[in-house]
Amino acid sequence: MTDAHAAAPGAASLRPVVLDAAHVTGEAGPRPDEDLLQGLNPQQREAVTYRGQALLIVAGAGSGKTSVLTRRIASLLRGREAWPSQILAITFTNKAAGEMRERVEQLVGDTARGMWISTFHSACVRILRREAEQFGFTKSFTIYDSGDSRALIKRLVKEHEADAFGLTPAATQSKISKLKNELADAESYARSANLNDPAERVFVEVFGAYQRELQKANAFDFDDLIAQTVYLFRAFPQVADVYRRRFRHILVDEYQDTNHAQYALIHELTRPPGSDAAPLAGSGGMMIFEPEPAAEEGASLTVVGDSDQSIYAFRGADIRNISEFEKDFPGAKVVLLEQNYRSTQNILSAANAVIGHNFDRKDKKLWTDVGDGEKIIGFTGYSQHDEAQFVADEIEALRRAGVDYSQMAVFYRTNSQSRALEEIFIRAALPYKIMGGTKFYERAEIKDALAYLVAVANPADEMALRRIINRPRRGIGDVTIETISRYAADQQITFRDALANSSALGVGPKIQAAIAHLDAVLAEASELMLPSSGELAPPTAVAEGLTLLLNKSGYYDALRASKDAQDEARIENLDEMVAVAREFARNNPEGTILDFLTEVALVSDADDLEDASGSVSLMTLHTAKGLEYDAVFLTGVEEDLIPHRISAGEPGGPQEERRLFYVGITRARKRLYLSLAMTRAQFGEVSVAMPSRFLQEIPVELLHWRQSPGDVNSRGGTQSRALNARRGSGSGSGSGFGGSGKRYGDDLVPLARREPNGNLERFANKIPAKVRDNGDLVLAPGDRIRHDDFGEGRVDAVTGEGAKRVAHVRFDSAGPKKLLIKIAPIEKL
DNA sequence: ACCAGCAGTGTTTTT
DNA sequence: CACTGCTGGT
Repeated sequence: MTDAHAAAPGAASLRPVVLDAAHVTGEAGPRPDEDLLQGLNPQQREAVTYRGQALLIVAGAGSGKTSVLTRRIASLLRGREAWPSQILAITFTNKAAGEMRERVEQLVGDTARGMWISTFHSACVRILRREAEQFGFTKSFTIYDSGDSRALIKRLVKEHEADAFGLTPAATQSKISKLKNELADAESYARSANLNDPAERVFVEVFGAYQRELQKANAFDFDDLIAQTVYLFRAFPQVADVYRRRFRHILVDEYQDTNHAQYALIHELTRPPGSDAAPLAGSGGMMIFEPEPAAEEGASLTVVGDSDQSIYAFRGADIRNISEFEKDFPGAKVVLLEQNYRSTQNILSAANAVIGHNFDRKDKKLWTDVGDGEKIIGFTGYSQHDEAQFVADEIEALRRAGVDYSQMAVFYRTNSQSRALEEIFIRAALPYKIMGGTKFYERAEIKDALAYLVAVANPADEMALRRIINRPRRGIGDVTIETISRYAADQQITFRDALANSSALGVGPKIQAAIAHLDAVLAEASELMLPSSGELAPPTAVAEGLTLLLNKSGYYDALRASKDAQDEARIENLDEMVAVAREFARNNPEGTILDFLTEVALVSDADDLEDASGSVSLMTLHTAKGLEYDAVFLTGVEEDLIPHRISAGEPGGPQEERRLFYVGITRARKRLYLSLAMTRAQFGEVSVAMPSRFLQEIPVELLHWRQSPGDVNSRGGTQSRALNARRGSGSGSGSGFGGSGKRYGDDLVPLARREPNGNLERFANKIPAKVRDNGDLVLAPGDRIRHDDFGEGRVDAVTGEGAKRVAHVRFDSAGPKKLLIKIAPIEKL
């Protein structure tokens, strides 16, 4: 993500490009595009070869859009229609960007170097770093993630006593975010707001204060990265022109999930250069070497998207961006990709049926010629753990049938659902990897470490300093912080500079020494990472600087001295952090501390640095977008979960939830499992769950219930309410499940037979909270054991080492299982 | 300044 | 349940 290779934008197009073999052969042989079109259907070919100002590729799920996009880029490069530096491709995640770059490189070789392929946010950071000085920031600005901005907003809400008007920090934050996505700022909002309402007045105040604080801290929040870039372009047309001249081909993936600010950014970039009102004649002093005459066109724009997969309305995505593309860009060409190369027809038919329930959409039907494939499997567990056990068993069965773990994924609506799955997977010794969730970078010790780095990289960032000033404990409390803050205000210096004057603060000698020491450590680290001599810091500077900060600040010592067992894990996490910095240095030899912090701030859930090879992937439905697996388990298919309770009341909510469900279904190549539980522990309480309305939208003949909601009901006793309650459109007598439960499941024997007298009490969320430890229990093949849930069984084999020893057990009634010996609830008989 | 313990509270998805 | 914020004691 560093900028090391890119030349200054104005000069970029003058840069020579090294020709590689592909260029040369392409020149002499048949049309350079020939091999790029290999294996493409006519629509895909059109999407690759069309040339014009605007192209919309409506790409259904699995229709090969990534392939089309990469080949389109490759064909532009090979045909010499564009230099790499003239291409800007926007993807949804950094990972997608990396993959796209790789695939283009496979097609054209190193020529791909100078292209910008990145997310909106990364691209904007690059632009802002170059241009920050134009409008009151410096290039060393830092990026506030949602946690940072929440902390800041919290402080401001308190200061302005805004909670008295019903403005919680969370509500304020989301309102500000929404406004920024609409390109509104405090002033413009104030103009349209009803200022007679005191709540509105105080909100405007907080909004304004928040923005001033960000500016003071030389920081942007996530939304600012986009919005401020748009402001920059509008306020400084000459700056915008630099980028308009540079980027001649702009491609945007996942266009259905762009918000207004991103839309505006694309609009600004695709306008013809020099088209803004009166350029500053002469004195403007722009150093554009302008070889070309004025009759320049705007960049050509290609967008790819599928309105059925729009799932980010909650963060401002505006479906109209794609549905009205043809109006926005008159003369735009539209290409439809409907043939699916991913899934079986059964899966696609289910997907089509579900999404067909959304009104107000252009009808579009995915189809394939690979055949029907397996039926979709349904399963209803008694509890979420029972459901998880089914998933685990089924994964093992697939594994035995030759499906690699890495080709299986488990999806859920909310992050909290991963818990139950994890608990069961650990016991079953199933290798899994959670994508996203509670992220590494959100752990307190990691945020502290980053705050130390920010304090060095961007001394204006007072938040970072406040965070670390008493970590580890130095005896600096609120009172002292206030003293420093007041001193800084009086002297008109920054908080950071105030630290350097510790003797003038008028605090006790102990505290003064502590402040002086912190100041010295920060200064030393700064000299290492940002040498005042102006020379480049060595690549290892970030890792070394971080180590230095953690050591000399006493952070490591404090953790080591602690008796808390968790602090040991924290040390390991910090070591991991240092390793990440080393890895970064290896990949970006010229990367600075700011590049590092930028990368860390912009990593997303789906990016996940390590690959998930050899393990099953667990993730939310949102994270699953754009991915595909041979086998997909969609869990928690219940009312109030999907569609989520909160969304039910929101306008457009249920429709978006349906799209989310649709996205989940269409990730599956060969096998799809839909599962739910009859009871779910919400928070503390166990409550009865009802099957999702979406299940009824799947034609009966596509879905085979291994255990239908009706089966579970008939055994669980007293729960009839759960099934008979039908809501609104539930005329569905012909749909997936009814009272009898007999209609399903008779023809096929369930894989894992559970204990005969199972009932709700028996299975309801019965995972004990305490972590069990069997210590050095030794098992050998032939041993008989008893398991709390599965009853008695015989050990077939033992694999693994130490704490990871796994027993392969054949239970008398529950069938074969793998168990992690150390923690399984078992005893030897 | 710091800590332990208690009460209250929210409870979706994320660059 | 899990996390935050507050209180009262040291």
